[in-house]
Parts: sequence; C-alpha cells; structure tokens
Amino acid sequence: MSLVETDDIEGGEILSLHQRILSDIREKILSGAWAPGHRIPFEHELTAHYNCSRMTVNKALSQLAKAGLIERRRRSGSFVRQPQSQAAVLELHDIRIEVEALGLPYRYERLERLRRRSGAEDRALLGLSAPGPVLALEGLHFAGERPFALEQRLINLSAVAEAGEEEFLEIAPGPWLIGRVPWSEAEHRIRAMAADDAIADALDIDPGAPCLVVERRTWSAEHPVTHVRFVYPADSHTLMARFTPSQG
Amino acid sequence: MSLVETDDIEGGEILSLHQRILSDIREKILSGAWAPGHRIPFEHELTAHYNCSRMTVNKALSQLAKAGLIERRRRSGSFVRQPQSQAAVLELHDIRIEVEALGLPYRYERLERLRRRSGAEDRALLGLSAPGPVLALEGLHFAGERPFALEQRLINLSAVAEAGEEEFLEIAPGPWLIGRVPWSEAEHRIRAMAADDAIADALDIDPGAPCLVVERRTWSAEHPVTHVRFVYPADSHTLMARFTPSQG
DNA sequence: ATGGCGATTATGTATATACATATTGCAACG
DNA sequence: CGTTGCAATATGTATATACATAATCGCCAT
Repeated sequence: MSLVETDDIEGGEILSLHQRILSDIREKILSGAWAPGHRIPFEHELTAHYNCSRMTVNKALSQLAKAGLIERRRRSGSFVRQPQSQAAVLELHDIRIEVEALGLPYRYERLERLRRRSGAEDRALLGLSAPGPVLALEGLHFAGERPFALEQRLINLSAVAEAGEEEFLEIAPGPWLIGRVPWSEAEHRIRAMAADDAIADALDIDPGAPCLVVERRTWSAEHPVTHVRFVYPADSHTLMARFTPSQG
Repeated sequence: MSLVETDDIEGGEILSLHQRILSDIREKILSGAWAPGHRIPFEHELTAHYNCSRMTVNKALSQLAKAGLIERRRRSGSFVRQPQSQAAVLELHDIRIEVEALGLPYRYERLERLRRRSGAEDRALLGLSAPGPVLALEGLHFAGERPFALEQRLINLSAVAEAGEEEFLEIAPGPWLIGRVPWSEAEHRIRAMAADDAIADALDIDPGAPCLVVERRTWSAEHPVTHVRFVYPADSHTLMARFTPSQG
C-alpha cells in the first residue's frame, strides 16, 4: 500500500484505492443516490477526486462494468444500469450468496410455519406415495429493504425428523438442510408466471407482473427430502449457467 | 495490438492479448491439460511466452483468480483450483423434441433473415471484439397451430461461413448448427419478462403477459458462434433440469 | 539441532505514458 | 441542404517502472 492517502480514511478499514473506489461507487448506486441512467463522473474527474491515476480508476470502472452495475459508452461516459443479479449458477442457489454478491445486506424472514400430515397436493409435490408428517414453510428473502424472493417449501419429516424441531424464524431452511442432509439428486423446474395477488403482496410488486419461478425437488438416497419453490420478481433476477458439454 | 486488418481475414477473431491469455489458460484448465493442483507458469514466464508486460499477464491471472479457476499464492505461484461443484447439465433443448413430446405437430417458420455487418449490439451479444459479417434470424416455432416459442438468433459468419448460404425458411437454425459446429462452451441466461408489443404479436398473446426468456451464447474453440434468445409464453413452457451433485 | 533473521522471490497495487478505437458534434464542401 | 470528413473526447488496452507485501529458503549464531 502506498503513501497515496487522499482524504483521511475514517473507520479504519484498510482498503486499496482500487477497492475504495469500487465500494464508493457501488454504494452510491445501490443506495439509489445515483439512479439507473445516471451518468457517473468521467474517469478524469474521478482521477482528480481520488487523486490517483486514470489506470486505477479505469480498472475499478471496468470491474463494475463487468459486474453489470454500470455500462460504459465511449465518448459518452459511464452510466448506472438497471440492477440485475447475473450471479447464481443453477446448482447452488443459495440466495444469501446471490444477494451478497450484489453488495446488499441479506435477511430472511419467516412468514408461515405449519406442521401437518401430508395431503394429496403435498405428496404430489414431494413425490411421496404414502401420507406422513410434513413441514410447510413460507418465507421472504430480502436484499436490503426490498423482498428479493419468496420461498415456499415442504419438508418431508419422515426423512428429516429434526427439521420438525426447528423454528426457521430467521434461518432459511435451504442452508439448514444442506448442512444436515446430503442430497443425491435434484430436479429443477423453471418457468415464468404472472404474480397473483398473494405473491404480489408478499414481494411488493404489481399483481400480474412477470416472475421467475424456480422449483426444486431433492432426494437423498431415494427418499424425497424437500420441495421448494422460489418466486423472483422478473426485474430482480437473472439465472445464469455456464457449462461445457459433458463429452463431445 | 496493431491496427492491422480491420476486415476479417479468415481464421481468427481479433482478440486482445489480455483475452488471449485468459482463454489460453482457461482452455488448458477446462480441457484438463492442467489438472487441479498444477502450478501454472509464473508471471514472468508468461510474460516471456506472450512477449508482453507483466501487468498484462497479471491482469489476466487476477481475473482468473477472481473467477475461481486458479488460486494465487505469494512466493509460490498460481495453482489450478479444485473444480467447485457446479454440475448442472441443463441440456441444450431442441424445441422440436419438446413439442413432439407433447404429441403436437411441429413446424418452424422464418420471419426474418438479415445478413449484415455486426453493429455494436450484435458484437455485445455474440461477444465479438471486431466487426464482421453476421446473420440475424427471427423465426417462430409452432406447436400445432399455436406459436410455441419465438427465436431471435445471431450467427457469427466468420465462424460459420456456410450459414450465410442457408435460407432457414423451414429449417430451424439450432439443429442445423448442431450438426455442423461442435460447441465447446455455452452460457445460459434465464429470466422472466413481460411481453412487449412485438413479442405479443408474434406469439399471439397479450402484451404484458409473462414470458420465459432463455438466452444462450455458444463458443467453439474460443470463437463465438451464435447467440440465441428463445421467448416462451409463460403457460406454454417449463424448463427442466435434473442433476446430481458433482461432489461436496 | 534449532530458532531467528535477512535475502530472495512471486504476487499486489499504483504510477505515468502511449496509442487505438468508438462516437459525437461541428464545419467545410459539393 | 445534406453529406463527408475531421477534431475532440472518453474509454480500451498495453507498456515500463516502482515499491509494498507475503512467503519461503538458507545461513548463521546460540
């Protein structure tokens, strides 16, 4: 770390200039101070503001551009983009990680918890043939103050009895399960859907607004473990997956 | 980085050195030539090999490190990391097969075919760095009498010259390409969207109705081949993927 | 032997500089 | 009046250089 030291850095985090520029700008964008479409200062202005070289500014801005937070146009400047989470490789789907990748604070909040004997619908979702105890959970994942995803989950208590003792008030069931139940197989279903009133209300969007729905059923050693449905507002989320062919 | 031919002399995309180093190393890792744990050449060796400055090599390696492909240790070198989970074999779907699985007659119909020199937007979608000839196609996949999916496709004619001779009147470009171009890598983006007027018109649905959008970029040996966007009416379609974890 | 210490080495970060490239606006020209 | 072409501008990429930092190796003294 060099002697540069522009303003006295309050608070004591030792950040490289690069990272400080990054987080400054990210914060402006995520806080809404710089709305989508806003032109952020030119490189040479930031160079002056941070008292550093253009290369350093350029590296930071390039990184923000690659992360999708801003868009750069030659001769015009750099502009704040609509936020989109391009994170999220298909397999993982830990919403906390997605949210934190966006630089936003994450929070989970339980809406409902119901222990019951599985009805026909529950059994269809889980792929169970016989009735048995299940836990039905509904909760909201927040990114900052805004709902990021609605989660509706069924857990097969015959396979994971200890889940029946858990309240899941602020702990999302996904990470909880992953730590306890080794899954051997999963099936994903992805589709688009118009938000009905209940979903619109929970996610704080307009009824009829398009949503991305990701459903997953998980088995462990042939036993159905859980079925979960995530509902994302269309504008909050892009699923991404990158892969090479299995052989040729 | 010379100004040499702007026009495509066949055979090579014009890649920046930075990108060339990136893709070279990525290819070695993904192909398995450099196994996990393998020490990749020191920066100064790569500097010599590519005849460039250490900064350029450093930038490329830093990027690979951030992407999680390699791990860097001071005084020791850079090492290929263990592959992190990601299984997710979401198969490239052939729409004909989907439709026929529903027991409905399949038909493809071309709406538009345009051969042009790639503009900025085309290049962004394809991931091209230099201008060149592209083929822009738009077509409809029918299930019975109803539109099943709208396809908007760009083909990089520098990579697949013979596509420029094809009319694609009733042959969907997807299957045509698969038979000719072995792909080595693909990137998928999945999201929900409200139908705009043009899409609503093509698909014969209401404007604002939710749609599932699947975008795919495909590379063959580091050359961008095609970008395609499928738009499905929400009610017509569910994407499915089933997979097992690669490890833990 | 062994614990400490300095030299060596590879990466991390930053600088100044140079030139390429894309886009915009304006001015000159037919 | 519109078209062309040039200058200005902002970003893109690469260079050479400098010094900081972390980890390791080997030497030396206890």
